[in-house]
Order: sequence, then C-alpha cells, then structure tokens
Amino acid sequence: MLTPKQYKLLMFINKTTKETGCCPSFDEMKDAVGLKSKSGIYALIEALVERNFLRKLPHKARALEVVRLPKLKPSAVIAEEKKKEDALLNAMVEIPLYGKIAAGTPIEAIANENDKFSVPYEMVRGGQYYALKVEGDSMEGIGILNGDTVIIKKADTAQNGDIVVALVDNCEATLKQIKKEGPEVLLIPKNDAYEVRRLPASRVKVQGILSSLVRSYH
Amino acid sequence: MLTPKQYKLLMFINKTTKETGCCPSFDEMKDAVGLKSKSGIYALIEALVERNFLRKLPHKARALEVVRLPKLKPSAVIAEEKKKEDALLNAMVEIPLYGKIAAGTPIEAIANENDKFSVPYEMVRGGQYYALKVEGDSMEGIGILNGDTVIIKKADTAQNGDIVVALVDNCEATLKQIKKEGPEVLLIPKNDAYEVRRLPASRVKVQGILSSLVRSYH
DNA sequence: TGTTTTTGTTCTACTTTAGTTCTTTTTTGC
DNA sequence: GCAAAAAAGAACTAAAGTAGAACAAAAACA
Repeated sequence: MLTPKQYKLLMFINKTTKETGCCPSFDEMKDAVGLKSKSGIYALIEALVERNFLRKLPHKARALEVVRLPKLKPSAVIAEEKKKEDALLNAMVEIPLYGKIAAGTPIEAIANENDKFSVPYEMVRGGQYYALKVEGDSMEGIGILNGDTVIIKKADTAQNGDIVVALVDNCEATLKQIKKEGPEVLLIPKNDAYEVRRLPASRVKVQGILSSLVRSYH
Repeated sequence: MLTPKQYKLLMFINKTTKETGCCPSFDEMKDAVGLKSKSGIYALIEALVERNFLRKLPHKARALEVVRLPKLKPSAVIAEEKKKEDALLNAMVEIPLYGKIAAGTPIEAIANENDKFSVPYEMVRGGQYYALKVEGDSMEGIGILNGDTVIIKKADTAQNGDIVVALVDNCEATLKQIKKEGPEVLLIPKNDAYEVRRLPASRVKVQGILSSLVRSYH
C-alpha cells in the first residue's frame, strides 16, 4: 500500500500535529524521516495526497491535514520495529540492586525496589539475578574489590569452589568461596587478613552464585 | 494544519475567554504572543478564521468565538510514549571489541569490525569507547584479572596514576598505570612479579583510559 | 448628543521561513 | 552493468511573520 518512507512520514505528520497542535514544516519532516533534502519530502507528500491519506490547503504553508491512516503497516516497517524491540529486549535488563553485602542483614531485608542495575541481557540469561555492591576487601585476592558490583544468580545450592552469597544464621549475608566438608561448610575469604569460617551446614544458606562483576573507575 | 504562531494565539484566545469570560483585544493578544504591532494579530486571526478554528462576529469588538481546537493526544499518552523512548535511549550500546591487550600489536591493527561488546549506555556516556580483553596477570594487584573485559575511553593524554592503554614504540599495547617523571614515563604493573618500565615519553603513546571492567564467571 | 477612548482594519515595506521546481548524483533492483 | 527510482542540491517563488502608521469603527462616557 504505502512505501516505508511514505508510512514513516505520514505517521510523523500525524504524531506531531497531535502532539504539538501544529503541522511540521518540510525541513522538520526531512530531519524526522532522515532525508537531507526537502525535495524528497515534496515527492512523498504528493504521493500521500494522491492516495488520499493527506490533504493540503493550497497556497498555504504548514497546512497539511491527515485524512486517514493506513490499516496495514508496510512489512519493512514491521520488520524494523521488531528489530528495535528485539534490541531492547535482548540488550538490556534491569535487575534489582539489593544493596551492600556483608552488611549484617539477610539480603531480602535490604532489598529496595527502587534500586536497579542495568546489565547486558547475555549476562543474565536463564535464571533470576540480582546485583550487590561489594563492601570490604575480603575477596580482594581474586579481584573482587570494595565498591565493585557483583551480579548474583539466585540459587540455593552451589558446587564446591563456587563464590556464593551465603547467609549465616539467617542474619548475616556475605560473599565467599564455599566448600563442603562432610557435615560442615567452609566459607573461604580470599584475603590472608581474614580467616576461613567453618560452620555446620545447617547454619549456612546459599542465596546465590557469583555470575559476573562490573567495576567503574573514576 | 496550524502554524506555531497560529496555535499559540488560538490557545491564548481560548484560555482567556474561558478564564475572564470575554475575548481579549488585539493589543492584549499582541503582548501575549510577543508582537509589537497588532497588524500581525489581524493576519493570524484571518488565517484562523479561514481554517475554521475561529469565528468573528462582524462589526463587533472583542467578539471572537473559538469554533474548535486541534485534536491533540492526551498528555498522559504522550508521557507514556516518551517513557518508552527513554528506555531505548538508556539501553545498550555496542562498542568495538578490539581484541586482546598485551598482544604486542597496536590496538588499531587488531580492530575487527565484527566484534562488538554491549554495555549499558550509562557506562559510555560522553566520549568514544572501546573494549579489550585482558590477557595476562600484570594488573592482578588491583583486581584486573586475565580474561576480564575492560572498557576504555579513548584519550591521548592521561593524569598521573590513571590506568591507561599505552602503546610503546608504536607496536606494543599494554594496560598499565602511568606516571610521568620529567622527560620519562613510568609504566607500572600491579603485580610484584613484573617490573616497572621506565621509558622516554616519546616512545609511549596513550590510547585510552580505563573506564570500567566487566568479568564473567563460569 | 457629541466627544473621547478603545478597538479593529488596511496599507506598505521588509525579513524570515516555507514550498516548488528543476538538474545532478547516488542507490537500488534486475 | 544498466536502467529506473530515490535522494541531494541549488535556485526560485510563495507564504508567514514583523513593524509602524494612518485611519475607521465600536464602545464608553458625560
């Protein structure tokens, strides 16, 4: 029915007249549609008038009227929109930023619905994730520094050697390497200034596994 | 349909007649719209009458009647749409992933247009950025590990103490802390197993400053 | 009523903005 | 690689906006 350019222009005219109350000029249109010359706009408008989508008041400037809108989008436009939406869906995901870890409280307790952290979708594919700001230097030895943001995949079990968010005695959340030893669990810091904690498995609950890390400088 | 001036005037007439109960005079209108002569108002009103937005009762003063207003989208709808657009803007940006650093070749040489790295837009606001995969452990001391991806802001100068991508002798790119000492430049690794390199400034070119770091586990 | 004041209309001259037409260049589809 | 379509660009014409003044017509007022 309409070419993609015609469709795009018609929608732009319709949108701006309805939003601003006045009709765009050819120059504004050429910028909106991505042309560098308004002669192209002239041709598009002639085509839209001929097909009875637009009416123009003769010998007037900024005097176009949308007669009707097409019921069908050109397939090229549909494809373009799909691509954009995919980019949005695939590209960026917001996950809750729960606050600072090692703050002495269970993670759920410090959840703040307003704090969000944006990460590439690839980072958080398949699973539920949340972010934490690292406080302290207990994991410095493996490059997890004070102030880093870690992205945690929700999980309640972990493999030996995983870096996990562990909740001790239902009150203290901490980021450590985990190791099971029979009925006991080792929470291993990665900094010689800290000591390994050995606890009965019943006192330790895994709340997630370290999945990635983001650090900003300056 | 309307020009901006026409729209502005129409809205003013509509507003004041509804508020005060009587139609503004041409002089009041010219002040409201920002003109210095009322002849312009006359022309605008003629245009609005012709387009059937206004009617004037002949041979009367202050006797204009608003026939209709341009149909606008409700502002709530506009706000909604704007929000969606913002989401797109805040989304992900692709920056070139130039390859591995410390690979012994200038960064430009290893650029591969196909390799891209997606980061949240906030990470790369204001400036040109690229990504590099870190190879080696020379910066382990400050938590930059083998396999990490660093996001570099393009720059050709740096402050003392910045972590920079430095090109030595136009052939070897490396990520190090930089320090200027008179005519010489120190490239400082953050690992005791490596030695500080002291080079004449002429042999070292800064290619970017470390901006952020992303690490994936597993 | 006539007079004064306010308001609207018309005209000229000019600047800026907008629309049209045409030629040349670039893209696109076969 | 060629022909057709689309786009860019320049040059031109037309409309919109601006200003000032002179004047005519309503409204207000004694």
